[in-house]
Amino acid sequence: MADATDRRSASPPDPASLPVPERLLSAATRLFAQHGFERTSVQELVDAAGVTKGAMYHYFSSKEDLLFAVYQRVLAMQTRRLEEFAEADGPLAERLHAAAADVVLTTVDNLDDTVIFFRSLHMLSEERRGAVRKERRRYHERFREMIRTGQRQGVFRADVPADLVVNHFFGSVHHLGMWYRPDGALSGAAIGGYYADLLLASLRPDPAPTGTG
Amino acid sequence: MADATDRRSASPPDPASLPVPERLLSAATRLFAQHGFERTSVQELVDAAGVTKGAMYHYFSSKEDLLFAVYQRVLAMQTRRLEEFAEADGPLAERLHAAAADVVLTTVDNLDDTVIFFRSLHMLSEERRGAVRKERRRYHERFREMIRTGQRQGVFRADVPADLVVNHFFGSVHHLGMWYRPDGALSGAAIGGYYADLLLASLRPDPAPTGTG
DNA sequence: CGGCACATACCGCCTGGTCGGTGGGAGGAC
DNA sequence: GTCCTCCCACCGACCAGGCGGTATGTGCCG
Repeated sequence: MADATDRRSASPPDPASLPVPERLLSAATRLFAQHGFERTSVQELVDAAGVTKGAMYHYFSSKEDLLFAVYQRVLAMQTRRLEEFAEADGPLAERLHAAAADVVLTTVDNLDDTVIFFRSLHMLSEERRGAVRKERRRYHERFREMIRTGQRQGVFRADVPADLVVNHFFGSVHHLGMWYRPDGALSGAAIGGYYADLLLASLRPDPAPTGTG
Repeated sequence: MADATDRRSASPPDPASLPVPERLLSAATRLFAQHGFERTSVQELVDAAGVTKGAMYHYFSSKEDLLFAVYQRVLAMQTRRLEEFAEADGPLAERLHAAAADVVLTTVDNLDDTVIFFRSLHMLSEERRGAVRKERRRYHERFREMIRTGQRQGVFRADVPADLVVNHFFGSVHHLGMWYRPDGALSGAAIGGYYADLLLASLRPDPAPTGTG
């Protein structure tokens, strides 16, 4: 379950051995995250991937199509990861903790993807944006169900909407792209641990409600 | 302190009574948030503001200059708000709670600004981006100091870095632009209350440390 | 009558996308 | 085995459009 991070050093010109679509995907991910979707010209992109425009338009119908492909890859990975944790054994609180920590870890291991995900959604067509949102929602709901279950069981406080907690948590995760640096003081795993702790702490049943209810 | 929300219905063609620079600022805020900076052409922008290109380039040196002006306005507002709360009287925990809730409220009342802030940072020149980051950091630090103080006083748990807590919190606030809708089930004030509760709950001294340390 | 606050026509550049071409490998005919 | 054929993956010069930005003109106010 910890072996999905090995495709990481394959960023530069790309070994030429990889198939063209993957090289494009990888170059696009890097450049879109670095300069933004609109600031990355198709020419730059294909140069970075070591292919030509012709090659790109052979596999992707447009620049936006390429962006969408990036989204699909991220979405697929996220979903797969969460499923694994949600369906594992053990006490709910531990599963949630593990899943939360893993989301953080996966996020910092694929920071480029995350940066693009939230920054460039509006560059997708209405239709595709809808598709992304839908998939993303399913993801949220999977997470939310874990929290709801805990609330019903009484192991989590129930005076705060599960939906809100999920949005709260993923907000902080999403924000990682704004401040996390691989060479910083905290490792991805450390941050994951803290974030999961924070989540669980904020869900601990409260003897003295401060809230607005 | 709750009266800064009145500039809200002045969005459409703009009463023509307002001075040109403000009309441009307001149109830019709306359009940049709606379609993104790159997708908004200067022509669209000036049309929406009810002025001409000539007028715009009379007050702003470039499209990016206009974006920067948007940032400056947001920054100024955020800073001013926080100062008020940080320097108020009362117990630390209460001040932090109030400040946190207010950040949320201010954010949802000015959602467009927030959306632009995090989505379009990379469209600014290196220099201006630096300026924005610097100001933003000062803002974070002001918040962090409240938490640190609480940690030293023992009213907040100290086994989690204050910096990380701040980033965690502001991440969730920033994310509001992704899901909050004015016509949704939760009001800005309600969300603010919850978020502040969540923050305080996650800072409550912990009898049984789960953490990674 | 000077100059500030705009108006408008215009420009060159750069971008995403296209389209006729091509080389080389698989495969059928003999 | 060899040749011819075909087609698929890819090439790259080219294009039209739209963009940000400019430059010159003009009316109005002090």
